[in-house]
Amino acid sequence: MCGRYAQYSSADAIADLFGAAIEIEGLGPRYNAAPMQWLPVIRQRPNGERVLHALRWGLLPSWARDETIAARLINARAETVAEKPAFRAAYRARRCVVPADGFYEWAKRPDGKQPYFIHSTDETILAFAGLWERWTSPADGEVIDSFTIVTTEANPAIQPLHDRMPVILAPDVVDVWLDRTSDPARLSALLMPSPEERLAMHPVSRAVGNVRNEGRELIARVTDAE
DNA sequence: CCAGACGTTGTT
DNA sequence: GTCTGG
DNA sequence: CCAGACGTTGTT
DNA sequence: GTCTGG
Repeated sequence: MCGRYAQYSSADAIADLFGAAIEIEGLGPRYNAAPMQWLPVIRQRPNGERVLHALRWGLLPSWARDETIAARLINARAETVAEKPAFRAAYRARRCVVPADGFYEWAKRPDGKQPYFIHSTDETILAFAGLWERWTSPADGEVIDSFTIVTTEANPAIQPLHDRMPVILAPDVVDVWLDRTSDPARLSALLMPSPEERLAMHPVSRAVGNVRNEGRELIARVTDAE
């Protein structure tokens, strides 16, 4: 699954890679990006223009009565995303890319949970497959754009840690994912586990468990169970 | 017809 | 919003 | 994902 | 144990 990630590449680097205009302010490096936070996402307008915006992690379906459901919709299963009421509309028309430099998974140990940082072997920015939605509060009219990260089964390298992982789009399929006219059959073919050779992992400090902690030291290798 | 759900994870 | 259950 | 809260009353 | 907040 994907419940915590890092995003420390600059807005310029992300914009260059995805051909997006920057419409986000105060974007700093994040080593502990958590649900319910405002994080950078790439969306594509119908005219093909791409924009880097801040959206809140945790999908709020348009019909939600209040915001409490968002914390539970931080991931969408690739196997069912086309059918589930909470996700299907966004899957059809509001796909997005979540730029990331890596993500965390927690391995269960007798003495607690050991977090691992999983990142690309070639230091390139990862493109998580995302969905976004616009919600208007029935109570006060507040408008919130939010997103969720699509997950698939873990590849063999990650399987020992966890049986799910985020869908990581290969650079050459980002166009298909962001094009809202793409054929459904073509889309579902993209929702596959990332090749093992694209990712590497190492154990990191348990400090990443607390969302209040932030900083480069959170992705540093530690000896296991440190 | 209206009422109520709509999701993921992991664990048992 | 849209589907399922009653 | 993990961390932290989890309740009511009345009174100040 | 289960839900909410980040």
